[in-house]
Amino acid sequence: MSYSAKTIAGVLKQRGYKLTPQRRLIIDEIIATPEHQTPGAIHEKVNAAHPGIGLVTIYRTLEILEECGLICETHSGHSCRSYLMRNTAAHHHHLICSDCGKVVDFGDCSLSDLETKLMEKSGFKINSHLLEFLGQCGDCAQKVPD
Amino acid sequence: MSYSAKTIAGVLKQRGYKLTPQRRLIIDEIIATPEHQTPGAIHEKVNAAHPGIGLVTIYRTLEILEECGLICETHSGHSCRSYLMRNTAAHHHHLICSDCGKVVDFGDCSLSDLETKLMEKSGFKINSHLLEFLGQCGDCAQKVPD
DNA sequence: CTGACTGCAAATAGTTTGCATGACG
DNA sequence: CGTCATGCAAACTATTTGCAGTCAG
Repeated sequence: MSYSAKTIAGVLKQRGYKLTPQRRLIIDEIIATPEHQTPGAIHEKVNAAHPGIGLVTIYRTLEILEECGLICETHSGHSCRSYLMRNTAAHHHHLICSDCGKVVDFGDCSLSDLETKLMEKSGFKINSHLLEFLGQCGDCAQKVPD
Repeated sequence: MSYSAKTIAGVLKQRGYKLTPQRRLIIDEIIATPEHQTPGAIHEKVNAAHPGIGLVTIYRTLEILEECGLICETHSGHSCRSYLMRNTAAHHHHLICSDCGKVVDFGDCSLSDLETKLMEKSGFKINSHLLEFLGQCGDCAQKVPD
């Protein structure tokens, strides 16, 4: 499992952020959903259960959670900016299902060699990288397309 | 160098697209600039030299060029969606300078092993991947920060 | 209590679409 | 000449900001 609601609450407190009911709901939603979601999607789902929560609050909460390193962004396709719960604080990358949106983290990216090679070749000083695999997860691959 | 204006003109003709002066200007601008640029940036620069060209035209032309595989997108940072001239038609990835925006392509991504391993572990059927390195290019790395 | 948080509305930014005019081939 | 392209304006979507009331600590 990823972070528990308690852990997250703790992190927020530590940083001087208040734990409001809205934030709790948003966090619960993110925890409950293994797929990455856009701010809009989170807003819809949270509001379905508890109407009256503003989209703005979602944006602001996501910003805070990201700042705390509790969630991270994905960049697949044109509609960038979707968020998901972070399973590990360590450096990692994503495997994203193009059908259902499921996301699997993996840390085992053997790019150091490549990075070194590239630095030598290009003269770049590489700081970080973004690596995402796109495909179908096991479940979706089994489903026969219509 | 990347594609010449002539090559591009040829590709467009082949596909039944007309070669208008506006498109020529946009193509020239993209060829002249090794960095990736947002549609807005291209619009500004093209208009500085030849006022009267609509942003809309930029968007439409970029769409066509991307469809023809002549340019491709990058996804660095929050402001996604910037385009740059494609140096090679082959599968490749980017090395992006976070200071000046220079982009270097590289095709040599030794990810097949990793991909295979991941497929086995996760059950995913991987179709494609997105890999971008961020760092400073040689020039920017040498500049002493203020 | 007090400062941080919330929700609303309005502002902004980025992108797309409809339409009449104009130009490439 | 007919079709596709252009530019304008307007429509849209996504995101941010200002503000007054509310609430967690």
